[in-house]
Amino acid sequence: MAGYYGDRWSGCKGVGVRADAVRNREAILRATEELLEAHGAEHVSLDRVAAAAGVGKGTVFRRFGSRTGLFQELLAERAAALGKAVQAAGSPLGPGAPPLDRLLAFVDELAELAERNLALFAAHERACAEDKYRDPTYLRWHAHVSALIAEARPGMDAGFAAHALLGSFDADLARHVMADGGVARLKSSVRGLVRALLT
Amino acid sequence: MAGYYGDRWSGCKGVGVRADAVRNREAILRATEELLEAHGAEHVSLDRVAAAAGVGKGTVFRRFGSRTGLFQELLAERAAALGKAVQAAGSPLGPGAPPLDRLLAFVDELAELAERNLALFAAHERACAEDKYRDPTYLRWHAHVSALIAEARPGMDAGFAAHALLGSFDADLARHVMADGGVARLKSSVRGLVRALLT
DNA sequence: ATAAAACCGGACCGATGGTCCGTATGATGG
DNA sequence: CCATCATACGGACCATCGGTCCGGTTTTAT
Repeated sequence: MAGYYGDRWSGCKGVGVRADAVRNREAILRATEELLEAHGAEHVSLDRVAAAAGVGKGTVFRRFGSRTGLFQELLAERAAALGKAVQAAGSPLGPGAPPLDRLLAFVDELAELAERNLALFAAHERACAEDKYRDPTYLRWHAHVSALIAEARPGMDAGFAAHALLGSFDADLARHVMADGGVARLKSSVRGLVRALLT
Repeated sequence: MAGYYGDRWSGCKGVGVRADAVRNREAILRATEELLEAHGAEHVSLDRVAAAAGVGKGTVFRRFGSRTGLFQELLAERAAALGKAVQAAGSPLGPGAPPLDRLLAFVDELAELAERNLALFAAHERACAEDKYRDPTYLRWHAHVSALIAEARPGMDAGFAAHALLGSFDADLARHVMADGGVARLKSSVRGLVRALLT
């Protein structure tokens, strides 16, 4: 996520930025991950996060603004690699490949991201319940998917279809589907959707 | 929603059921509607509902079990008519018509239901955030959509596609779409999806 | 009329997200 | 190395919320 928010926080120090601030920021992020993994999305309160990070609650809010902000940044961090892959030419993901292939590759990656970060996805969803369409990561994904759909099927309401397609990665739906068939099932189901949409 | 839950509450008195209980139940339901309409989903706490209904908080919980239960019943009530229409022959909605037509008609109805009950949809979603796949009304819709998809496209993961399609009526998405184009836009976008899926 | 069952209301509870401010700390210039 | 001051820290504090509980009341049945 480095740089997505344009602030001075990106894991690296800058001029006038205190070392403890950087350290704490990282500690909070890591503690959140661990709690998420260990106890599931519903049991990660900011009090717990602060305690686990060895930090006061105030610090969590100063760094991330709100529960929402925390999970948004965590997701951005986890999604950074995918973001770059999408812009790099050479793979089916990147520019140059035909839209259908790009979209198929993209949803495959998303499925794997969802599998590896189910708890985070769930927490992020709850946290962004209000204006979920303002989350930077979601917006990037939506812009990308939307553009591919528009390219492949000019007639269709691409923006809408993109939202619907991304809805496939709703944490609860993903869990529900993966519970019976794992990522493979999720991937193949979503690919089915994509094919039906773009063919 | 009369009868969906098999309990003695259906708006009508029964043997041994106190008149005040029936009255209060109705008062709570109506108060919830009004608050929803007036202040939006986020500002309807159960304290407010109780106050607006002229009833103690305990009564709300005794009647509906939880916040979730309250909104589930309210939605069930609002969706009852559609449920019956789907089972009655003679319209494009009911049995007899070809699956594509039935599905198109169904999503049209859903779109209108969503328009008329946006706040309720939103509240219901938040309230059912955990196990949203256990809500009776959603389950009925899913079973119906799923069956139609399976009938029209045997190869596809119908259950999954049905979830994805019903995702179109997510309150936030619906509001977002209707903000620019009204129900008409929502309807036509969803119809586009349906056609792409089943054709 | 009376007793029992059903129901009522609202005080009460624990948890949560978020705020505030006196205090500690780390960066910086001399 | 030290003084200074912006910056960050922490945790007490707050309002709100969903949910529980129980003493008191109302309704029904006998």
